Amino acid sequence: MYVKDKQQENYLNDKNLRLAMGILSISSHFAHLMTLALRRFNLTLPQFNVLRILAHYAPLPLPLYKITEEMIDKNSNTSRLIDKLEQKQFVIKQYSSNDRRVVNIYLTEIGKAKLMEASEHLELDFENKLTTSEKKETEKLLALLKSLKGEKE
Amino acid sequence: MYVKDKQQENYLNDKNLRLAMGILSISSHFAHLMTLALRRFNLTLPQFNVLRILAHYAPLPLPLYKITEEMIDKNSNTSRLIDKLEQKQFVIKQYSSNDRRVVNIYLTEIGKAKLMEASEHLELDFENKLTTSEKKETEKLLALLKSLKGEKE
DNA sequence: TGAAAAGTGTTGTTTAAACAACCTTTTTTT
DNA sequence: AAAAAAAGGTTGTTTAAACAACACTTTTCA
Repeated sequence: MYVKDKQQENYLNDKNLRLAMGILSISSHFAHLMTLALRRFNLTLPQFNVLRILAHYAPLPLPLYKITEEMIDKNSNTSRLIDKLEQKQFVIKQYSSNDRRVVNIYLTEIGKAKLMEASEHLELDFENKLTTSEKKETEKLLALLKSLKGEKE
Repeated sequence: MYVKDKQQENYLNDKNLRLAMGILSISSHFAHLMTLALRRFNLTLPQFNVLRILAHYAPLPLPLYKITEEMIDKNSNTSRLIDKLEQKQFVIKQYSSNDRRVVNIYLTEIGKAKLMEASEHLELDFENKLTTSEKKETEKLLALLKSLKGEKE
């Protein structure tokens, strides 16, 4: 009975929950900073994410479903997001002839230039906004994140 | 010139950017897990977050603007979110007589019960889905997150 | 081979996030 | 004390996220 009461009192002190909420909180903080910084480049955060993914494989294209797999938010609608990027001439859609279900997405030179421009600006932004000690923690944190997600590399 | 080229090649290897994207990625992962788990309790993640905030001060109420300050996503519309919670009878709105601009939000017993129920379920969920080694990293990660955000406590 | 299953994208719809504009009340300033 | 500024909430609007349903293509397998 005493134990039960203790559990009830502890429902707010749960370590895992606090971890999750803490991650969500700092993530929201970063996302907001980045969203503001990307605005001047006419890019949203998911769009920036997709350009990074494409640049990682360029000059090879990437089928749309592969982009979805690598995206931060897998539930968002990749089709419409890609259409937006195509309107801005940052990518080109090309339907595959081998497998007619597949659409290959190419990063254009315009898109690559925009990505580089935005990346450099974001880098400077982080340099200015993160303290030295915070930057020291960066590497450790990134390793932790990967182990948490069970990623390879 | 060589240096310049090197910088250009490195725009994808930026440590800070990779950190930020990594945080965003795992955060999205957690948010998705939590959203699914909370669904059976008829709660969204922001709503759950608000109930936690209120519980932290209960039985005292919290003015709406204080809730906004503590919320993960400060840009979301706290008014409408609170209205949803009131519809579900998880909170009560009471306009202050001291300062007639202020609305005080009380957590109801129903709301507290729902929060405890959901919290316990989420805790079990994390216990099941996180490996032992992942849980070990939990504490370190949370400490890092706090230092990154410059939080006290 | 032909039916069923799985893979890949697109489209439609509902809901909420993001942002701005606004209203009311309180505080500050002069 | 009146005007201006700030604080606190609400409401409106645009956009995107979330989810489901669908259409088409390829693969599987009986």
